[in-house]
Amino acid sequence: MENKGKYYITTAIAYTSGKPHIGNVYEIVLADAIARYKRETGYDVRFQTGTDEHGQKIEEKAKAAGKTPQEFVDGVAAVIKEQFDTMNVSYDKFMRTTDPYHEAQVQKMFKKLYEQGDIYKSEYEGWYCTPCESFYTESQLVDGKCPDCGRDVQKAKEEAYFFKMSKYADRLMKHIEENPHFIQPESRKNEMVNNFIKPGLQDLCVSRTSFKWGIPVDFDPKHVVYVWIDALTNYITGLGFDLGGNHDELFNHYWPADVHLIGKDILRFHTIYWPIMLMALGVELPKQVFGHPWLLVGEGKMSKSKGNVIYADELVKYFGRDAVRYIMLHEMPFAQDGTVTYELMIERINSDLANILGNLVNRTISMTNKYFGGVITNPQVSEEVDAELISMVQALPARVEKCMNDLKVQDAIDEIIAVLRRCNKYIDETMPWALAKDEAKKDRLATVLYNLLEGIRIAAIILRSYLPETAEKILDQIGTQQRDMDSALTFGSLETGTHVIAKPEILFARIDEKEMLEKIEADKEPKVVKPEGKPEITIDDFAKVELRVGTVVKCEKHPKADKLLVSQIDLGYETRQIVSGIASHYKPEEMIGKKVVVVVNLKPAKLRGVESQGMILAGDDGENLGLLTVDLPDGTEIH
RNA sequence: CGCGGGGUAGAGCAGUCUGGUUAGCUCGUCGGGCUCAUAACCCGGAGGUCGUUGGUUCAAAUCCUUCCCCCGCAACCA
Repeated sequence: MENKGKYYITTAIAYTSGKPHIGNVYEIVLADAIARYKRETGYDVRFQTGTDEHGQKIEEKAKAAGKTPQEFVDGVAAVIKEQFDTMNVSYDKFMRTTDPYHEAQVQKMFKKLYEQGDIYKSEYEGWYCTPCESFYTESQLVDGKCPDCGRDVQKAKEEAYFFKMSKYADRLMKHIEENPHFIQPESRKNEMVNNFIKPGLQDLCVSRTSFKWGIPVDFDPKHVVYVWIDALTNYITGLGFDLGGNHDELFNHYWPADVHLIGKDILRFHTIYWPIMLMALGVELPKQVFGHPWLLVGEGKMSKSKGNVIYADELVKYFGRDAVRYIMLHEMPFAQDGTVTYELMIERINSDLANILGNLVNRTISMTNKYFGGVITNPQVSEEVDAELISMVQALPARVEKCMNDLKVQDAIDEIIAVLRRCNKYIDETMPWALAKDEAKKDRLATVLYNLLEGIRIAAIILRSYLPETAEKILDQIGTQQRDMDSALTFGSLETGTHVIAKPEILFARIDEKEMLEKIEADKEPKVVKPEGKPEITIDDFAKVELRVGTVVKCEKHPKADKLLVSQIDLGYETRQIVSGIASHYKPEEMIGKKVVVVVNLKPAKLRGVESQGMILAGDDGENLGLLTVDLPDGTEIH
């Protein structure tokens, strides 16, 4: 393949708070398919992924785990990398934000932005609620009072650094208008422009003093750099960007990025904050930001509490690596979330991979063995029916190219499958088994098989970007050395005189849906997810909580919130009004008469304007919710 | 009137921006064919008031409008 120039693709960096689920890994596999395809078609590709390792949440999690933050992120980063490797992801660089070079550059960038006036020190001006120890903006206040507890708030200030976003808004808007493909898909672009840029950009808070686990602001060590400048810059520091201008070769060669592949949820940071940062630093902007949709499993979003989290390595165990890649790459619509279920996965694997692809390879090779002792020949006895097959195979590379240029990976794969279907149809049209019965048609039979093998060879080469292992297996089974993309452009490149494999290996075995679902279900049973846990407390801590039995005597919907119920609870010695977020699970009339457990000495608070004098205990896993009820007289204390 | 996405055959989707031949595709289903192959493959059929109302037009799934429903986000989850 001719050299088409460089191609730099990145994914978002994964947050090192825990093991990434299949939705997180999807992005990396998608990027991998694109990266592989670009390499195959002659680009000099650089593919970077990695981890985002700072922040308050990690500081807290490390503490809870009894580790230093660095130990903690080292562990999680390894787990993340393992997930990516399990999916056969061909990244060139795994970038970590705790990398010393990155940290040093971030400090320099922060300083430069400060010195040139784009970052200024100010106060996080807001309203402070002393009992809650929290800051609120004007708009967060409820009736001018603390939205948490309803008390008066004082105007207060917390020191922080801010980035002047508004200064660059016009330039950004111009860039977006002049580069219609900068934000993809289109629908997201409108969202960004209408929701954030047009109403006016607010200055961005870029430092924190409330936690320590981050890159220190070197000229003001009380502060650490908050996520934006730290995380986003990985795309350039990973290439050896140097603020002093002494860049690594990599940066000079590969920047600007051809595409940042990210989840739709962080599009705002990549299409507004990141370009503005680059403008301020005088660095060229990336060519495109693509916000991909989410991969969902069953109903709703994946979450640990719902117990519907699926991990890539588990799926690979059940279905095999390439089958899982296939699902990820093929079941996702371009601009809409894709929903995946086990049933759907099994259906796809059976239909596309086992029946159409695997069986085609198997039957073709079997016939070559059966009729010609495995030797590929082509006496070129063509008939009219061949033309359609051949032209379709010949058109495949260009059709796939078109899809891939738009990052429509699913459509690209569909093109390949369509060719494989056509091959199956060709077998029916030509009926090789009938030809085999007539010695005079032996040469015709050989040409038929040649056309089939050639169609399979070309399809396999193109398939290699998506299913690398399977593609190689197919080419091995055919016994061809003609494996590069160039050879896929010419129908007839398959060598004659060579042997196909004597006994074709099954590429994808059909899956018995019932059996597999039972197996998955059985594996689930013993797996009770260990809760993350909270720090140890003493008996004295626990004794501070006063729990008592009470009866719900009255209950109605909160007038201003659809998830809240307002209950009157009789504790025997007094009646309390309590607001609870249980409206989606209990109707007001169901509540009446229930004997519940109440936290009596909880500080009263206002919820959407209604006073709540305590809390009703309930179990909640994010999906199911159940009240704790107990059959004891009202007012009984619980220990 | 918080922001946004969606409602097209039993299921999952494409088509909508740039109105125009019998509204496509995959799975499932029913019938047929074939036996090289992994009970696979190939052909055919059934199944749709394109959420609802009104409008623009020679022509609307597609453009404008009314209303309904679903899903994210935001707010509220003592």
